[in-house]
Amino acid sequence: MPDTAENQAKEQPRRRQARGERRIAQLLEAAASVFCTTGYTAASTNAIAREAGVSPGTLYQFFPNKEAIAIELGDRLMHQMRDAYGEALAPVDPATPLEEAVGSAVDRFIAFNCEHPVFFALMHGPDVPGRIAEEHDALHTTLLARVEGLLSSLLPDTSPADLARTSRMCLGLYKAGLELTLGHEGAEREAYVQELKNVLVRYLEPLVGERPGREEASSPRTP
Amino acid sequence: MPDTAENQAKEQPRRRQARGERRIAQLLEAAASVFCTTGYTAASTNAIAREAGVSPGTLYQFFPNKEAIAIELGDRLMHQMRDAYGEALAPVDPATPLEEAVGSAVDRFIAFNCEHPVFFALMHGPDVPGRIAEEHDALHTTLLARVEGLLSSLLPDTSPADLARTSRMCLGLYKAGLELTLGHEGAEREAYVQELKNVLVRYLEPLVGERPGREEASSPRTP
Amino acid sequence: MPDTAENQAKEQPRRRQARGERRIAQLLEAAASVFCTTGYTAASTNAIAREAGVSPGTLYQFFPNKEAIAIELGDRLMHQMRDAYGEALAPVDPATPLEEAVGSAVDRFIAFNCEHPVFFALMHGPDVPGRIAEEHDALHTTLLARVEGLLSSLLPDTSPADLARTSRMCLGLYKAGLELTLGHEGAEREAYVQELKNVLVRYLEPLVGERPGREEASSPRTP
Amino acid sequence: MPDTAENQAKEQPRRRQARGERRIAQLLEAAASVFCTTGYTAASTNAIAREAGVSPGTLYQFFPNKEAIAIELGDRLMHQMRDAYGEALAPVDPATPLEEAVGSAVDRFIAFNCEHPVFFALMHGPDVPGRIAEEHDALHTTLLARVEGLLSSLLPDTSPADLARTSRMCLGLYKAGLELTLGHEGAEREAYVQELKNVLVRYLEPLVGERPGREEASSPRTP
DNA sequence: GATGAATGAGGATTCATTCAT
DNA sequence: TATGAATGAATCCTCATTCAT
Repeated sequence: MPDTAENQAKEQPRRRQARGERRIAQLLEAAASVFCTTGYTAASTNAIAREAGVSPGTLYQFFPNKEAIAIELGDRLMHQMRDAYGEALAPVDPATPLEEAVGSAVDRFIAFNCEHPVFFALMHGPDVPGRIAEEHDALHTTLLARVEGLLSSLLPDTSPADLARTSRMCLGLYKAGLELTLGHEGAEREAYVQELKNVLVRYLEPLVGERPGREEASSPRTP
Repeated sequence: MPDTAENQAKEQPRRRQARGERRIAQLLEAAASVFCTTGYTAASTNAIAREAGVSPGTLYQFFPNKEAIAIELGDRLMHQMRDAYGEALAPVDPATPLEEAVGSAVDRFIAFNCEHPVFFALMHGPDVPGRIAEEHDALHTTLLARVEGLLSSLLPDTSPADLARTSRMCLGLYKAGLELTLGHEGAEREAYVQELKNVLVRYLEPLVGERPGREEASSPRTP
Repeated sequence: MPDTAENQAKEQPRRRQARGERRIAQLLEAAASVFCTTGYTAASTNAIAREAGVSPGTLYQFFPNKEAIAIELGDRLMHQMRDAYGEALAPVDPATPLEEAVGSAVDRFIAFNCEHPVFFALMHGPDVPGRIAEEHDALHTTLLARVEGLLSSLLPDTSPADLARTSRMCLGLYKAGLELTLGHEGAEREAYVQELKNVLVRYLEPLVGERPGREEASSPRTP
Repeated sequence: MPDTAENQAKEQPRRRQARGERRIAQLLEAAASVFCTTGYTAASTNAIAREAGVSPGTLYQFFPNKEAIAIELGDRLMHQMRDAYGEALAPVDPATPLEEAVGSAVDRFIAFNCEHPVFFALMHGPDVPGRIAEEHDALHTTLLARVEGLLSSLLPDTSPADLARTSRMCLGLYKAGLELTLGHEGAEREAYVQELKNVLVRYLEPLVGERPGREEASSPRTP
């Protein structure tokens, strides 16, 4: 059967990588753990390797440097987010009530972050706070793009400049709310989630144009 | 002559304190500069000493460690803020329109941060993001108390728990807006300031109880 | 059929050797390239393997260590030199005019080095400069032997000790001139070649005994 | 007495440096030793610190990196050379017989190198052999300038380009001879020194124009 | 007080080499 | 054979902190 041969031929190059892939997963897991406990800046590659149970050299066989680990981790998290939560932060039917759209997005986003606390650690990134380095921060860029996509479906009449600004603002609010949420547990955590929703809904409400069944949003905003 | 002795005894420490105060101011200024450029974690005490034009040993004669520098810097900034802006974040006459109260607080807060960019660097602090270490972060605690004071004057009917939560949320929103504001310049910066005000006003509006000339805030909030 | 068995037995190793030879050539070529760019000490076996397009493990299947690569490379270069330039540094008819002998040897030697820049890199070798490790440096030893051979044909009356010394000296002068030559281009390079010839001829001239048809040092040279 | 006060005032800043100066000397000595045994490239800063009996951090308090150590060492050696041997490689009275000028320069140069074997190690420098990096190699540059100065006094009629080329060539020959000399001892070493002189004298002899009281190349030399 | 030398563990990263597949 | 993963000591260099002067 040619199947066998082909499979072997196909799997051969991957079998080698199988160990490698496992190691990469291991290393990323370890990195996630270390980033969470010490933060990105203070995390050391040696600590990550130790946590993964491998030698420092092994780490560098798969990642050229610390930043690359963070980037790869961010990438995987974005993909996992898409895989697991599908439409979180995805554009929605413009007719969706704002509360619903925001509530759903926040819930999914929060849920994901609770499962993957690194996400939050990574969002603060390797950069000097205050000098926002969006260019180098793929995670931030991707998130921002998603938020823009979502908002552009909700606020179709907004100018690109305003949309960009509003998106950044929403992402910032998201992060702020997330930080508070992660800092609490149980009922209090739930309460913060609700507050975050309130913040976003109330912020965006006046921006959604006149839509059928809507008569708020009467205040003309001049930024 | 007891006078001489007393005077010496009194003046010596004063002179020393005077010199010491100058040194401390020098060091804190240098620290502010270094924190701004490299961030707290990456800032090195040696760099601070160098920037201050003194030896590392001298630095440690006034501060027991790096964290103490940040703490003292934060303290002084809080005092400067009070001195310079007086009522920023101070309680207001409950009759003040919300837009005015928020607008004024935000403007002052932003202005202060633009003049003292360290403030922002310190707010991110030495701590692991995500694990909010409020106890160790005097700056955060103080700010929070101020915000609570301000909000309690605006929302007199709110329960302490809700007040605390809302305050934290507002402070978080503040920080998020500040980060965006500092990240832009000119007209765009102004636009972000306005957005931040919008966010806060719209968030708080429904929370201010029925006040003369106000009939929003009818939605009963149950967090 | 014994034929088959024998053929297999014979051909297998041949095929393997053939493949092996190709690999070795590949690796040596890569090593030459890396040695030239980074020097021997700084060259890494991993870099050589990468340059050769093979894995590090493969490299170590053919060479026990880094030094062995350099040695083999040196050997091959010596053979190539012999193959390509035949009589460069080979003994000559004692009646050959000194200028001719030296000029020819230098020209060939320089030409070879320009075509094979590794040669020069290898001549500096893995050893600490100043502590000449002739034993370990096959290249040096071989070159020296050749030079001695050439000189012994030119200076037949010289004692072995003097011959050895003069040979080493000539080889040293060769290397020094080569370094300068390789460090320049075009007309300047040519000028250095001429200078090197001058140096050697003038150095050796008084050593060649009175020979028929020679009335030495009469030719005025203008470098 | 103001003397005392002044002296104190003057010595105070130096007293601090006294330890430092001692350390620097210690470190340079250690570096010299390590460079000699392992060569510049293979020498490690940790090894130098260990040899000096201090911690790696101490080394970096005085030198920013390995290259700086080599540079400072080279500088000091040049100065020591000038101090100790005064006119070695210094311009001479044009009437000086060539043999004398060259002989003296070589003798002093060799003597200095025997006392300071690092000198030789440094002359090979941090660079890839074959790509002569004269710019970064202060030692080489300085030496070259000296040789040019000496030669310009001996060959006053030579064009600058020729002078530069001849100087480089002489320096190269020097180095080559030095390597051989250092590689031998006793009588053999002396023999190499003589050979080096022969090389240089014979190379330069035809270049010195007709000078009063000279009927060149008539002296039979026996190496 | 002030200085600057001293520390030494720890940072990221590399590399010759070995080993399992 | 060939691969690429694995190693771990070694590389240069930094830093918070202490100590002798």
